[in-house]
Amino acid sequence: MSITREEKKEKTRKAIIKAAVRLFDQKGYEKTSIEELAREAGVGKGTIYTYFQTKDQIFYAFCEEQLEFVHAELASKTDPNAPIIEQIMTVFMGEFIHVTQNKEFGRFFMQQVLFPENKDSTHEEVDSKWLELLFSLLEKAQQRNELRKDIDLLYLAGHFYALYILVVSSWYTGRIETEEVGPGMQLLFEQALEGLAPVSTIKMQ
Amino acid sequence: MSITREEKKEKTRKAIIKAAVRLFDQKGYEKTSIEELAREAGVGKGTIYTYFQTKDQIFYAFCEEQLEFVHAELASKTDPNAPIIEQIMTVFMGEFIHVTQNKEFGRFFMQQVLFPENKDSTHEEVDSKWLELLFSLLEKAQQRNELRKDIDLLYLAGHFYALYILVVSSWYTGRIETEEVGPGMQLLFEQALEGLAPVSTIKMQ
DNA sequence: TATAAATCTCGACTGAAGTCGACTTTTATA
DNA sequence: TATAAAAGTCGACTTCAGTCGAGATTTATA
Repeated sequence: MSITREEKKEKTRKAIIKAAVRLFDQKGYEKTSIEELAREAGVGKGTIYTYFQTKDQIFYAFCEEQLEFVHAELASKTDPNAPIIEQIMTVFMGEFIHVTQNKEFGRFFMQQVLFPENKDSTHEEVDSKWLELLFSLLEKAQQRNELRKDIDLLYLAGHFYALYILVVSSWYTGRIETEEVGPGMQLLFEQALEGLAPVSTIKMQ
Repeated sequence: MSITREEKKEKTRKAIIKAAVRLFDQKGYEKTSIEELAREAGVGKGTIYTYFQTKDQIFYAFCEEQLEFVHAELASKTDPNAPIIEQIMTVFMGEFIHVTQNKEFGRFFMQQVLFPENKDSTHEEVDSKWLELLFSLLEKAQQRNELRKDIDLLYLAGHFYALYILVVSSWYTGRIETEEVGPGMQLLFEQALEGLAPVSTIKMQ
């Protein structure tokens, strides 16, 4: 039964995350101490550190689990025949709503995804699934001639992702209110599609 | 002499920042303890906390000072008659080089500017000066008909800023190398100007 | 100049993150 | 099943960020 050990580890890991979710939700991330978390999870303090390198990583692990679920859900929700801007709005607004569900965690998540502290980034797997979804939407839109074919998929995704980051950041810094997020994002996406240069210089009047 | 006290406070503040720069540079941010920093600055540990709320804020204060200087320099460097893309490249590449001078600090700076932890953001002043510079460049480009006039300046700035953030993040996550930063940014800016939608759907063939 | 009020300085103290090595449990081997 | 090695568990311990209130210094008022 070489599986027993593995199973047990996975169970302990889950127990820690579960306890973390409960406590973080109840009293906030800062106010929850590792000792308390260990007690709640039914393990010793040291054990926590064989599963997670830092306190941060515990919530980060939870975020990832959640997002993996969210991404899967979003993939099924988007209508592959709708205009690309509509599909992208669905995906990014879904992402936004889940990431900012808990403001504190969302902030930490964005900070870590964009400017990670540790090299051995554990989150690449989640990222790549996310990109796959985005790529498939964009690729189909390219085929439908809704998007330029001479721009690399990675770059196309980059443009939309960049604007998404900007909007989330604007929300976190208080430059925009919650109800402005949707309209603001939509407008930015539309402008990105049309281009920032005036019609007269490239297009016919 | 009601100025004596003020002057002294300013001197102490500078001394702390100076000591911080020396120590952070020498042994890194994490490895430098506040007690050590206090010793180096010639003040008590508690005194540090009358000048800065947290350890983070100390380096953040330093970053701001540096950037204020950099922005002033960049403003004089950009040629107001050059194509807008050239001017914007100068500004953002200048910013990038300075922000990433010290990788650790740049990461922290970006994290805090985009997703700040404390509400009473002290950095709004620096931000606004930075935006002023960008705005004036973009406005002149609008007048020269290099940029659409129907897009709000704030949005125009947003598009370029968003792409800048994306590039910096890509560098921090290791998705692009240092030498790819310039060309990548340039390409993204060009694409943003032209638009992501194909010529045929909006523009004349 | 004398005194009170306001402000600033300090380091001992508190609380919590993360370490460490002794101890326990599981697995591999005979 | 007996034994050694490997893997996992634990909480006392160390270290450090941040607090606090007692004492020092400066300013305001008479």
